[in-house]
Amino acid sequence: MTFSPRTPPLPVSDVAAAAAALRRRGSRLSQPRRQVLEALFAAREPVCAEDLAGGLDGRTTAVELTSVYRALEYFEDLGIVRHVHFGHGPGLYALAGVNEREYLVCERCAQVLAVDASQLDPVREQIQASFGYHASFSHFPIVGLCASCAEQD
Amino acid sequence: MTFSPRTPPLPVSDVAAAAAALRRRGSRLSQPRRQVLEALFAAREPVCAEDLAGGLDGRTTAVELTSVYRALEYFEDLGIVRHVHFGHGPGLYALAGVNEREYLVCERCAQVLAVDASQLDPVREQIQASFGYHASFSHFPIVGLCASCAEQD
DNA sequence: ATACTTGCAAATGATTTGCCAGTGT
DNA sequence: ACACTGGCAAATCATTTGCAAGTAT
Repeated sequence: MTFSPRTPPLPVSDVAAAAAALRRRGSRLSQPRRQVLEALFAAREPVCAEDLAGGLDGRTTAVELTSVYRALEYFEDLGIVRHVHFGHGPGLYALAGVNEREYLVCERCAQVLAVDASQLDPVREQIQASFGYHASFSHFPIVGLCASCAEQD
Repeated sequence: MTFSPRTPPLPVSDVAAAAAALRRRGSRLSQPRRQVLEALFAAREPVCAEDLAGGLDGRTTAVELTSVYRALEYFEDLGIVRHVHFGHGPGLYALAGVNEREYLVCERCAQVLAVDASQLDPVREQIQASFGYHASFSHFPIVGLCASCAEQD
């Protein structure tokens, strides 16, 4: 109940590939879904549902918030989208990449460091060895103090 | 904005010690605050505000939810309480311990493994070395698959 | 006495749901 | 045509806020 059973990633390279994935499932690429996908492809970092509804670029609330949430939920089911929580506040959505990103956020300055998942493999191994857990930092980031905030302890 | 500037821990051993900490700050140990503290001392794991309002043991909604939240916020400011998020759903509160606990939760079976912070020091060192971050897993846990869930990959 | 606190109601923010009308294929 | 979707309003869940009344010290 705490987490949705995380679907294996199904990375898509563009809207067309996403459309194909939908059709394989017997779904349709509606206008709202297309706009959400386009906004996600345009985003260079995780974005919240509201921003996706706003079109990312302007005040054109092109799509109903509800539809954005429904689209995102469906995309997460498919495995083409993931969401993270950088702190309190809305969830942030991003395409599931071939090389998935994982995050470290500073609890003082809120700076976010996005790294390729592979860069955290040593950390994962350490955790695996100690606790038998296979850790992922794509839903909840690693929280702490960044180097410069730590300096000012 | 994502996090409240985390106050240094101020562990208290019992309600009396907490009361003293409050008075030092010019505050009062009111009935609601006392009940929240007692519930926290009685809890053996992090609990949500609603459970604290319910008295943990019964249906006696002894304290208003609002007051519970206000008490918790104040206690977190003092440093005698912390809260964690094990997933979606309400935040879970616990006393700040001398030996603080940090958490690993399985995204499949939702099992929570609580460990002494020191047990995660090797992991912290790894992160420190790679990214210069001083990580803490007391606000967001380490999420992943526990050993038995990982077996059934 | 006088701040500090609570209670209760209402507001907020994020997300979900119901239901009927709209639309891809 | 027909099942899959969207729009809109209302519901829900967690948490916060306003303000008048209550109470520790």
